[in-house]
Amino acid sequence: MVTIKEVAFSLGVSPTTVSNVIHGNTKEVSPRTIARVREKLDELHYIPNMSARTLAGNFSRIIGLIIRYPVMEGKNAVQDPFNSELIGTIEAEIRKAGFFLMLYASDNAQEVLNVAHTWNVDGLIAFGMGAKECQEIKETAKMPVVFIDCYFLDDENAYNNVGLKDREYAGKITEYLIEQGHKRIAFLADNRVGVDFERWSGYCQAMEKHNLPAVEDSFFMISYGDTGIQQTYDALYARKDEFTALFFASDYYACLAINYFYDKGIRVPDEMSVVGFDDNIFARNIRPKLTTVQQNAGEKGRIAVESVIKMIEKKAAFVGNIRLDAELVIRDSVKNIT
Amino acid sequence: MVTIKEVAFSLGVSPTTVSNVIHGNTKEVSPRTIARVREKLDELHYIPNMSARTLAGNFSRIIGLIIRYPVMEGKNAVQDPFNSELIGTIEAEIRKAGFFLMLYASDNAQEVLNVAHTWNVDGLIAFGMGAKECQEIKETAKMPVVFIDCYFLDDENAYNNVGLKDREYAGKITEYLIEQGHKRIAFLADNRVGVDFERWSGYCQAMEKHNLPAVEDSFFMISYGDTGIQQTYDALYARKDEFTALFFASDYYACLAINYFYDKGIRVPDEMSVVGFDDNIFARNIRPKLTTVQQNAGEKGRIAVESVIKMIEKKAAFVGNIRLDAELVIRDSVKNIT
DNA sequence: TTGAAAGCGCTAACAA
DNA sequence: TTGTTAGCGCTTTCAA
Repeated sequence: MVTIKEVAFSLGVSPTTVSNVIHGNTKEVSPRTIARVREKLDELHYIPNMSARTLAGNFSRIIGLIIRYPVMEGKNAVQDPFNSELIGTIEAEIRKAGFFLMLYASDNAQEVLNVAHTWNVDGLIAFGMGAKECQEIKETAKMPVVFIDCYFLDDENAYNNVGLKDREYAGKITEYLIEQGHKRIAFLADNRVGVDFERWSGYCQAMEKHNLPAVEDSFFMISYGDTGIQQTYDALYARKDEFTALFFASDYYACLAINYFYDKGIRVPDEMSVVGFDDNIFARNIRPKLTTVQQNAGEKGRIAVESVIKMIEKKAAFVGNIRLDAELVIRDSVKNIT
Repeated sequence: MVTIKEVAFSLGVSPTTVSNVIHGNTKEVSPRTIARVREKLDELHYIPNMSARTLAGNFSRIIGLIIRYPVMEGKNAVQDPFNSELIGTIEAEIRKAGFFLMLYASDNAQEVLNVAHTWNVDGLIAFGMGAKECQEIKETAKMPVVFIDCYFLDDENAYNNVGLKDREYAGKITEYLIEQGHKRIAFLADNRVGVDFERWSGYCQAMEKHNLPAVEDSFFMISYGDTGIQQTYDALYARKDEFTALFFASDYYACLAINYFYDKGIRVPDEMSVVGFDDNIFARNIRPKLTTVQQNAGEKGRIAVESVIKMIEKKAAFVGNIRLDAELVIRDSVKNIT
């Protein structure tokens, strides 16, 4: 690889001059020199050495994307349709802005921070973290951090975060179900913290508002893994007569359930109404098409990237907690039973 | 961030000694010193500076994953279910092996190589590349490269590649269709090079073997984008009576087609049989479940990572062209019409 | 308008 | 067994 020194030498100028024209600090360089240097740079096919730059300049132009994901055989952090859409846009946005993406999945906040520091990462986007990890990361990271879809233990406005009005829209889709005549609605999620907790809360509020029982008993915790899911659905199936509608905290589970019922000979929405949340690629591609809350994963990614870069470039010290709006999309998986 | 020098100073030893114990070159260090250094390292929370290491040692422990993907509004390289499974396992394997992943999507071989060189990337995994780009990359990259799912212009054994016996298994699933009594089978793909060309070739060979016409006319080129797909399917629909079965070069398109036919009131498999290729997450989750060729994206990723690392660590100079076997999975999307 | 020189943190050859 | 030193490629301050 050709170095600045070599370029300088072959031109009979100093490395400083070459470095200056590379960086456009050309106020103090004669037009002629600029042209000669530029030409040589091109001719010799100069490619900067980022390690040297990082070492000297104390910035790396790397943005770390860290993903918390439970370790499961045969499953990975990228596979989930929502995650992959997010990662894809983040990659694209980072690249377009002239930064580099380092991707790291882990369930250990400390490990992630070590990676970030060892590479002198300019900024961090953190996704899927629990409240405690967020706190740890915020307190120890030596670079700007933007969280995606996180909820926090302490003051949420102390964090840079881009999320969704989960509670509000979970309430809205629940109310939609109620308007369609449903009174006995089960809620299903694979955990009870963060985003899922908010969605559950939204569901409860909507139920209570209409004097319907949002009893503990209507919460189904979906177990992990293929067999876990199966077992949960079996349990649900056994109690199917108690409900006329099911609200899944994510489309993925909603679609699996539609298939499960299909296999059992139960028709959605005729015999059971189903709604999801996210509007991922499954929701649009299943039959019946899924009624759900549409959120724009791409937009979340875009805003997150924009935010870290704003902070990296010191155009903002802090961006705060951004909660996006969503949209109810009515499709074919709910029956009006009024 | 604390440096080796600081650790050394606070202990009254030299940086060399500290560096040596960090790297386990402890043959020439007294046990007592080792212990003291280790303790201090821990106490001060020493984190190595990778830029400095890279600069001094000329290796980075970064593995670049480069993905070729056509630039489309609202679509990205990670979103595709096959890609995301692949990326997910690659990330996990790289991390487990103690390397770092830099992800870069682009449709420009030169750009990708610049990124790789600028970061002194130790090795490269390239995915979705065309034959010409592969050649360019192989010839200019200064580090080991492993391709995934590529086909080449020149001697394929000159490349490190991990792929599938596409032609063979496309032949097998075509023969399966023929055994089920199908004689008029359309083939659909979104391009006609690389993997898709091989699958088309396999289809043609199987047809010819059974004295059936594999006419040019039965090849449908699926146009890009949502409207492109729609148009192609409309064209297919107009000619639906010419065929009893459809062979899609990828599950994604097969599943979209099943839905398309569903919306048109045409039942799969009763009125039209459909098969795909890949066995991605859609194939398992659509109803009727899709008959397809199962390939293991995760395994491809694992082998690719293992291969680059083998070359990086000089345990092999070359791994060659590995073509994996696949498996026919018979599900519910084909009707026996014999 | 241009250049010399120090220093970023680390490794490795060599000396003590 | 331990330490000194040069150098990796680049940026930046300061001097010319």
